[in-house]
Amino acid sequence: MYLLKRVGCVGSIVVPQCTSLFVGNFSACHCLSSPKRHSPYNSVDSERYSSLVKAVMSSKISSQTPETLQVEDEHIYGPVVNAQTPASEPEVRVPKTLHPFSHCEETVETEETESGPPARILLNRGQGRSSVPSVTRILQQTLSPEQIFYLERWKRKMIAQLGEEGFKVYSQNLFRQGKLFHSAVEDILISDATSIGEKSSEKAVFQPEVLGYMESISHVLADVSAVRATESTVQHAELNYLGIVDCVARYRGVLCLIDWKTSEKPKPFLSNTFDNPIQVAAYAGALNSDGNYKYQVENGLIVVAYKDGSPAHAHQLSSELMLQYWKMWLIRLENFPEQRSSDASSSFVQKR
DNA sequence: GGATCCTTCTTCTTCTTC
Repeated sequence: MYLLKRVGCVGSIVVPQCTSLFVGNFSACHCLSSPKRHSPYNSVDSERYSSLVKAVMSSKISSQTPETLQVEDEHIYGPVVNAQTPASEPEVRVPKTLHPFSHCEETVETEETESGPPARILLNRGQGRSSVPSVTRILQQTLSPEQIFYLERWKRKMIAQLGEEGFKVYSQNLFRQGKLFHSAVEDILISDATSIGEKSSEKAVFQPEVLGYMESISHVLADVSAVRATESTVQHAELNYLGIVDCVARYRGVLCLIDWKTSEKPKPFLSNTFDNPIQVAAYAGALNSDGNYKYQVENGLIVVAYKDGSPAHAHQLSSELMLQYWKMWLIRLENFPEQRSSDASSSFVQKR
């Protein structure tokens, strides 16, 4: 079953190309088909699917720009060597300033910081932080046009199904479940860091709405130890942003910045988690430069929990992956509109 | 007490044939 799904994924790469060819050469395709054989396309309600055709024509075909082809070519064949025309080189998306992800010289390990209760630094907006944007805000305001398109399309579809008010209730419910889940996880993590796995199986302490989610992550919690922080504020000392990390703990012995997520749809691959890895890298980078934390965290973990109790997907982010997502975060940070006008950005977004 | 903030989620394709 799993393999079949994977084959389906491979097919998805081929199908859009076939579709675009088909759309562009409808009559030719039709003529080539056997006249005795009834084509299923004859019965297609072309008016109904006009928006789909439009979407295919506008997004799928136009996405094959020279820039994306170049990226693909570089991925397959390696970077271009001996380029003769630097003036016409396509713009490559790299951060203008490569700020370090971790500060090795400040690393202090480890026994001392692992003892004692987890840190929980509360967000205090009153102390000169009101102008500091958050990770969530920056990510939301720097979504790609494609992301905005799919999100808006999804929202339109949901409103068509549920109505404006129904959609509002549905969204509020999603947020509420996410919040309840987070606080339940936090309760376990701070109640007794030495028996997290056992605590997670004590179903009576959970609200009914989060029972499934907690069952879903029980196998992950069994591998979590040495909790150092929960729901704690981090602020980057130089890059002018802040956020609240879900958890810093050891997962299978490796110190990780952990992000707990709830999801209605299965997310078996890291690529299903959209901007979550960038969010984790952003938090880790902030923590590593934040003087309140006397250690460095270079690995990440995204745990996607399911309401029906099916096993959560735990996506580990190695330090190498974290570095890649950190670079993507730096680009998002550069593109954040408010960043340009802030004082801190003047040194950050500088020309080389 | 009210206002504001951070976070909580949401996207990525869907159907036919043997």
